[in-house]
Amino acid sequence: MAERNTKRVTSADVARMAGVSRATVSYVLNDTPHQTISAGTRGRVLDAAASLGYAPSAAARTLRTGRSDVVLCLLPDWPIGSEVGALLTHLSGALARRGLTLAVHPASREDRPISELWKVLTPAAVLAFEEFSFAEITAMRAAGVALVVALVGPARPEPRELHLSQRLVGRLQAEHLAGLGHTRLGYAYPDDDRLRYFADPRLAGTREGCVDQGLAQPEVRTVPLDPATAAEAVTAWRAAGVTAVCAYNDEVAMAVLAGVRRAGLNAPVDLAVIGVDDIPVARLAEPPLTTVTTDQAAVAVHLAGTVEAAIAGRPAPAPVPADVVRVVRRESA
Amino acid sequence: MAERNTKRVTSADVARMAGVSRATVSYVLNDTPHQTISAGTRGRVLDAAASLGYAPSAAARTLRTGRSDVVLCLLPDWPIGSEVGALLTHLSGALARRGLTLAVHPASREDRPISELWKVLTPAAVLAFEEFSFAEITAMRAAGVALVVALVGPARPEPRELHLSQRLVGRLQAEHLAGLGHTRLGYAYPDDDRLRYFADPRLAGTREGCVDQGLAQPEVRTVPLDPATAAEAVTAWRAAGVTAVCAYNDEVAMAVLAGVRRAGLNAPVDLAVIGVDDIPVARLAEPPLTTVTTDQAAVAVHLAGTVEAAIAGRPAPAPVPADVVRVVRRESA
DNA sequence: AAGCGCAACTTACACGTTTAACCCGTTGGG
DNA sequence: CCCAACGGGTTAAACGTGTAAGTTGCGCTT
Repeated sequence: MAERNTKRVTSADVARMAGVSRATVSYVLNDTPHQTISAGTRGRVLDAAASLGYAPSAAARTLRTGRSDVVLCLLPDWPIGSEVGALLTHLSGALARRGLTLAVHPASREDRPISELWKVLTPAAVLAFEEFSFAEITAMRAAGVALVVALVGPARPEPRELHLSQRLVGRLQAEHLAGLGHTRLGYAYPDDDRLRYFADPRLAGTREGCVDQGLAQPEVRTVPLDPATAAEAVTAWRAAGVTAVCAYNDEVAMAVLAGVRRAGLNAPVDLAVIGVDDIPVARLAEPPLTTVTTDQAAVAVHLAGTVEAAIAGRPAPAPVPADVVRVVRRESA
Repeated sequence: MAERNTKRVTSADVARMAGVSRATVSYVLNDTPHQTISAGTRGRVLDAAASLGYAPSAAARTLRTGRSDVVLCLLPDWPIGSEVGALLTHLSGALARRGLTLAVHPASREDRPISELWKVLTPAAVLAFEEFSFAEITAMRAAGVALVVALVGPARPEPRELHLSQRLVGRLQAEHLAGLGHTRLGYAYPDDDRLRYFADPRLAGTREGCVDQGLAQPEVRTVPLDPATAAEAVTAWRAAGVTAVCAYNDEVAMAVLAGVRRAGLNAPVDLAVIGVDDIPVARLAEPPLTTVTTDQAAVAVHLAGTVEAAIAGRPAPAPVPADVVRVVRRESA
């Protein structure tokens, strides 16, 4: 099945065809600075490369330069939804415009430790969501990986773009509900422990928002994606005088809405609900879900800029603007 | 910021420390067949490697062997949801158990053509959803890529695992509705052209199911994710005598449910609905959504086996069993 | 007219592996 | 007693690229 007879076409083939040395081919194709090549030679090399369908071997190039143009993104094993998908798609495009290639690796429990992975790819940078151990970080540094970033997680001196926007999200939820006149808020926390890294900064943002608006701290309840259990939470909230809840994301928000219906009540009159993400089905909820959406394209562009700067050894660009998050107002709040 | 002074530790360092040659190190670490190494030497090499934290350079290995252990998965630019996410996570694990590494690349329009990408990674195999051009396939073959598979797309002689399961999905929807006594079915087709590659096989499966059950062909309507437009579709279906619809996926199904409510009707009494995917919010729908779910873990394992076989030059394993898909019965049908 | 600088190349080495080919005891069989 | 076989290694040649360090020939200055 797999034809193994055909040999790879190398820069030596191109050189032979163009009647020049291999070095010249390399200089032309990479247009190396401070190297002068006559127009005629350059043309012949380009033509030869094109007609042979020459593709430089990344392995050889990486071996030689010690650095590849691959940016490795390590995904944790929690469920990845359409927002992460959109972020990755935009990130891929933004990196591509900078000459970098995104490779995503979805981790899983049966996987080898990630240490195995960056060894294999020799990436220029590694993006992760969870924190690395100190040993891993030094090992990567030693192997020549330029940048190692954990995007969310416990607060640290370094600017963490996604972490920042998570706080903004939570804060915006609180502000929106306060603006509608609600004074006693609830917070619907996800049932999945693996989501803690995302959920905690969002909750922290909501708490900040409450303080700013002069409201009491939110009543936090864990809400699984199950109508019956959600109904219990709804009843408890109402007993505590809560009139509106911020949900961790749209899925949890829809669980709360299902709980409201199950309890024989109506949103938003009995309980207002606001989610996060604006997933496609948010507008199809009963009632249509008010939510906070993030401009993933903008975040991706900024992230790509940060990565590029780090690789080039330049300082990080200005922090991501606050207007990447905004409220999509529908009927649930 | 990035420390560049530390040199990478190579197999020569390990050899020096263990007092053997580089070749011996290689033989020990790969435990090459037909090479006999004494227990003492092996131990010393292993110890040295561990204490130095030796990590073989993938670039050098790939360059030498001409083949890497990376399996590249090219994602199209349509929205990737949690099902694709789950499939990739499982696939990553299944490949890891076979010593292969999954790298996912989310494509985007501003991206370089994919041809640029496999050059960069020198993967052992390439998985894609959409079809490749003939030129691209031959180019990859020439560069030493073992396997090139398009997972869905127009029917072809070769077995396409995902394609197959998409047909099964559509068929199962029709069978379930027929089993409930419905005789006139509708099909809710997605509004996004990019989903055609998935939607067409599903619809084909539903058509087959209708034939098998002795029903008329389904009434196909495109349903965007918008309650008002969905309500029009619902009205039209009812006028045509349709009592149940198969939806392309759970999102479209929830649009239909929203349309039913918007039209002042009730599911499932006025119109039964069945979706595909069992996304997390399916059980939170009003009413909770009956849907067809796929055992992504099983599909992933089978896919990994196919890839492994192709790389080793062995024939593909037995086709994926039919029980990877099953109906999750809730209240909407 | 000698020398200098520069455009336009070429030569040659290094990157870190894998692996075929070779080498040197020791041992067992005929 | 000699040769083959084998265990336990070593040597050296690739793999395809980037790039520092030459090497020409030619036009210009002084």
